[in-house]
Amino acid sequence: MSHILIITGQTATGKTKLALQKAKELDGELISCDSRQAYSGLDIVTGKDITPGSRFHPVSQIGEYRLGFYELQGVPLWLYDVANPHQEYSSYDFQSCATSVILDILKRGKIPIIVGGSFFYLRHLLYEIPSQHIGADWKLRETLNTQTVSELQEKLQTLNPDLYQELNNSDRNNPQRLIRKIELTMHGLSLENYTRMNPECTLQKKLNLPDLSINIKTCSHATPEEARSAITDRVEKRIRAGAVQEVQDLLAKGYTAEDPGLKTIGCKEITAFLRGEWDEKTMVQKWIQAEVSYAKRQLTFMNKYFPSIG
RNA sequence: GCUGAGGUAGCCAAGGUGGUCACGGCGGAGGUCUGAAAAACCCCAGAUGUCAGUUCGACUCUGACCCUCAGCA
Repeated sequence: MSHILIITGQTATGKTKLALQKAKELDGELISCDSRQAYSGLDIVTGKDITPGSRFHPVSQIGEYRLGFYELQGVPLWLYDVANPHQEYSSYDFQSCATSVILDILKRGKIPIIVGGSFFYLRHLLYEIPSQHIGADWKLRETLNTQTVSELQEKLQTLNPDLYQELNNSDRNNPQRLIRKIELTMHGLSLENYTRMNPECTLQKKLNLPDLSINIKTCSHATPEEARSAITDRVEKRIRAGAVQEVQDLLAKGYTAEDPGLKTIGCKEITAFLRGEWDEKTMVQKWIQAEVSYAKRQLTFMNKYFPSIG
């Protein structure tokens, strides 16, 4: 019988610290479930827990993604630097990388400890068995992105009235979600394959390990004020650590705000600052605010899908 | 002290011959989520500086007072 531990929760609650402690206790290895720390070159802005001297140990490759680990106080930490900022790294990509790493860790007789607050990614790993793989069609998305919401609504309604019918008010007004639905339909989605999400955890099935026991621990801030204060400290620390320089270097290397990796809280604000749109104080305030809002959205997600004991 | 401008929600802020007034944005609360998710959306709450006067009716008009800003002293 094998075990897996998941440590998730709001940003700035000390998840990694806890995970590291558990890894030492249980002889485990860490797997980052973080949609942003998966990008190389964003070390300071995303607050990766690596010391300047430590280096990446590449191990294998899944498609475009490179799997490897950093060592953190002797504990391997996987799924950092999986992609470069030009690349897409979707929840699907995460779960395929993660399953591969989990199996590898288990094979070596260690405990996988998944740590991170990207709930959408975590949910994809734990609950979904997509029976029909329909990836992103960026060419299509590009054309659809020029259309208005009502145009997109009309389009989906024509192409797939049943699916449109299923959508709630929030999704019907959400261009990205409408585009995804159109994309699915145009690539031959069959509705039976797109039923409601499986409420049961399906990771065991995915890994083909019926005995796998999964423990989930969630971390959250006691109050919104506490969240804001922890986030403020953290952002200020990252600024002092050279976050602005880091983003400037990325831009100098030819990366742009349009690159998937730079669509990251902190990057956006710093980019606006570097372009002269905001002064430094405004940039810091906006960064903190964006991070606070994110933490709130995390809590909503968490309460719904991971209400387990903190 | 004088002159001018102004006081509308936690902040920024629009408006109208007096008619249930009260546009927005930010922030706050809650929510949505099947390959962009640190994304993109939905939704709720909340306001006319104070006191009088005119009027059937004042956020709007009048007066006084309080406060803020600019200029002059």
